Amino acid sequence: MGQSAGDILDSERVELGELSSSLGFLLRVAQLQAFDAFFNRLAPDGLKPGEFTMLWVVGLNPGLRQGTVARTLAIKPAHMTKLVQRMVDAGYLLRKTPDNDRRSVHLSLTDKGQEFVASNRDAFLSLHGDERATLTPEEADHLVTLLRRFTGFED
Amino acid sequence: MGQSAGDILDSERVELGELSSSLGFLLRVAQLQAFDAFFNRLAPDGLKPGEFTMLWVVGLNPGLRQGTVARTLAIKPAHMTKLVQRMVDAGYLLRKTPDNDRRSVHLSLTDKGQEFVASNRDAFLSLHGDERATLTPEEADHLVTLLRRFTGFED
DNA sequence: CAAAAGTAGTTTACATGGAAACTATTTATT
DNA sequence: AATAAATAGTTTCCATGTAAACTACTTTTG
Repeated sequence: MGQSAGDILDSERVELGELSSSLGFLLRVAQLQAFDAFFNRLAPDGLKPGEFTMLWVVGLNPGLRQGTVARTLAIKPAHMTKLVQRMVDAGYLLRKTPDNDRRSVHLSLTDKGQEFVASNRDAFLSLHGDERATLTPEEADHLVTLLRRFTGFED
Repeated sequence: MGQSAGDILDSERVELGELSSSLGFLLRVAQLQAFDAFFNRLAPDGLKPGEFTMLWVVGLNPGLRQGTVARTLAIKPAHMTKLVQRMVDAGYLLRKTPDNDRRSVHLSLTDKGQEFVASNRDAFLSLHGDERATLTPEEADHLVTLLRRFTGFED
């Protein structure tokens, strides 16, 4: 039949149907909200989530191979290359090609990089504190637990 | 001190520290995984998540204003314009400018659009079923509930 | 060991999504 | 009514991220 255009209503009450319990949809929106909160707070300090996360992991695992970091953080190799270049240019990261496998690149933080991570650590991790008061602390914890299981980041 | 580059280990056992309970990080990874699952299953049918979601909502709310759809789905206006154009070109969507406010655009599905949504509905929503067996059905439900609260998509 | 296959990372060329400035229209102010 | 402010959507231009082809090196295989 194809209800001809303009049956109307724009009463702001938008019907979502089963979409509102679609995991894919909810994850996308939740991620956008979390990033917004993150950005509004931290972009002023020139802190980008992806960059900081990468530096953080390298800081905890000095000498790790570039590709391993990429796989762990679900960053594609092509993107990783650019990320690493920017962080090297910024003076935060060191690349080193080991003699035993000269295809690979091992990453570590410079002194400046270590300072950067140390001094922004609290600001960065505060996101997980909560930000939005829509969840109680217990619910937030539970959400983290379920997401860890879902993503396979369990210990 | 700046441990000089290459102190170490590439033993695949990557230390994440507090990152592994950071909501922002987990949401990003979860969303990537969900989209991957989605794509691998549905891209063959030319079904993109954002496009289908938009058509779905217009189908449930014929005549809705373009901007309202965008706000509801957290799509930025600039992006919405392109999405709508593609769906109009594909023959799924109708734009109509009402006389009472000629700035706005009301959206509705064409017959072809309705067929498209109807015939792909199950495939699309099956994502929420689970896909990954890492969560039990109860856990998946619980995750959905928490995400709905987090995002503000509660009834 | 030479050829073939595999692995690590880079490059290029493109797709996706967004911020800011712009056009058109409507509503508020004087 | 005339100007100013607000709103809806579009355009342009840029940032982010990716797939596919490529280079360099290493491992396997006959």
